Amino acid sequence: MARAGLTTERLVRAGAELADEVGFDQVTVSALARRFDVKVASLYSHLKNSQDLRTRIALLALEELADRAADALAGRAGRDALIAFADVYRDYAREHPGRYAAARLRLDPEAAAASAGGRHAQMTRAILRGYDLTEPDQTHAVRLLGSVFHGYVGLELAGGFSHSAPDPQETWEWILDRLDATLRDWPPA
Amino acid sequence: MARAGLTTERLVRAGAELADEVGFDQVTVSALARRFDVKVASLYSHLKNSQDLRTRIALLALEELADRAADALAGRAGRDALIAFADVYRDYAREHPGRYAAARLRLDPEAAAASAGGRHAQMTRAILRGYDLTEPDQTHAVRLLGSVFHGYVGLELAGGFSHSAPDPQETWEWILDRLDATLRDWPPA
DNA sequence: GTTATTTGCCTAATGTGATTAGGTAAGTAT
DNA sequence: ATACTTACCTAATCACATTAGGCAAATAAC
Repeated sequence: MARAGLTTERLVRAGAELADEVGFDQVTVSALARRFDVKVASLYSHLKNSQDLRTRIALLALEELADRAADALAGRAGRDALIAFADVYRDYAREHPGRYAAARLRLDPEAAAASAGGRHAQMTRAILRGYDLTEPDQTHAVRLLGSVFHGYVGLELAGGFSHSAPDPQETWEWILDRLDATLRDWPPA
Repeated sequence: MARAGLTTERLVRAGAELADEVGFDQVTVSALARRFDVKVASLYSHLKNSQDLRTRIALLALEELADRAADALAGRAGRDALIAFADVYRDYAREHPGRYAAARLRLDPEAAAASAGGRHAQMTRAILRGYDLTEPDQTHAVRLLGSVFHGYVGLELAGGFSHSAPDPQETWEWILDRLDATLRDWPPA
């Protein structure tokens, strides 16, 4: 019988697509095998186990997200950079909900170290260079940005803002405007 | 053989404890049966299915959270109310991580309608009465509070702030201070 | 207080997903 | 053409979810 041409790369990529289609928690070794029309056991030559698959999808998502963010930040500073960066997260989550959920997976220390997590942190600090914050305020601000972005995106994705006015897009802009003002207006009046 | 005295109530309560001990996604009908030393099938007289169990735990958590929040808000207004309310969420999540995760479960419309979700929304609006916001700003602010609380708590719970200075408690206070200032300073200078 | 009825928990069976051991044939090297 | 490697397979085991149908314990009827 003809070979399917499985590789870890292709499996992870297909897993990411599957996640976007049916949800990250529905990503299963069996479903992936079905998609490639091979038997489940065949995947274990390319993946250590189910957890390995999920981790790899998370790493892929974090890379993609970091790449997009780096693109968005190029040539921007201050408020523009803040908004562009924030939009990258929100847009990515809406285009790729499964991958985004994967990116929120709690990684074990080794995986976390090998992930694009560091790039995300670096970029967040780069944005804050456009504001006059010194330590420890800068770290507080990094955490604030992370909280607002992940919090808002999580709620919007979970449907928390559906069926209610005003439009979530308006709220998003309002929040980013207030965030920018908070960081710019330093030290507080 | 003696009966175990199972009821839906007791099962859900034990399920919530189990969630806090091993994580909400490890809450399984089988694990629950083990805890009561009965056979798995026995639980199906009291629970529709696994999803039903999870939903009931989520509803319990939302109720507990709303009760705590209502207590905290009694006799407080403005900045005090904001901080007390925020602390309820954060403390609950740290004391009961499994229940908190359950509370973040996406509920189907019927369950959502029967949940304490409405009370949470009402209380958030009540806090904002201490600030001079009119629509649509008030709704934007409701969403901002939700985003920051859930975002921060989620990151802290996921270990995002471990191993790094400054102390998360400091950041939390810093964020709430900035949040209060943003809402108080209206319309923005 | 015995009989009848409800009902709580059980056994048994089926289906799905995860995982491992060991086989066979397709591709590659000699 | 032969030997070797390796990609995918069969088969088996284990855990969780779920349903059908049985028996005994609690409760109600008389």
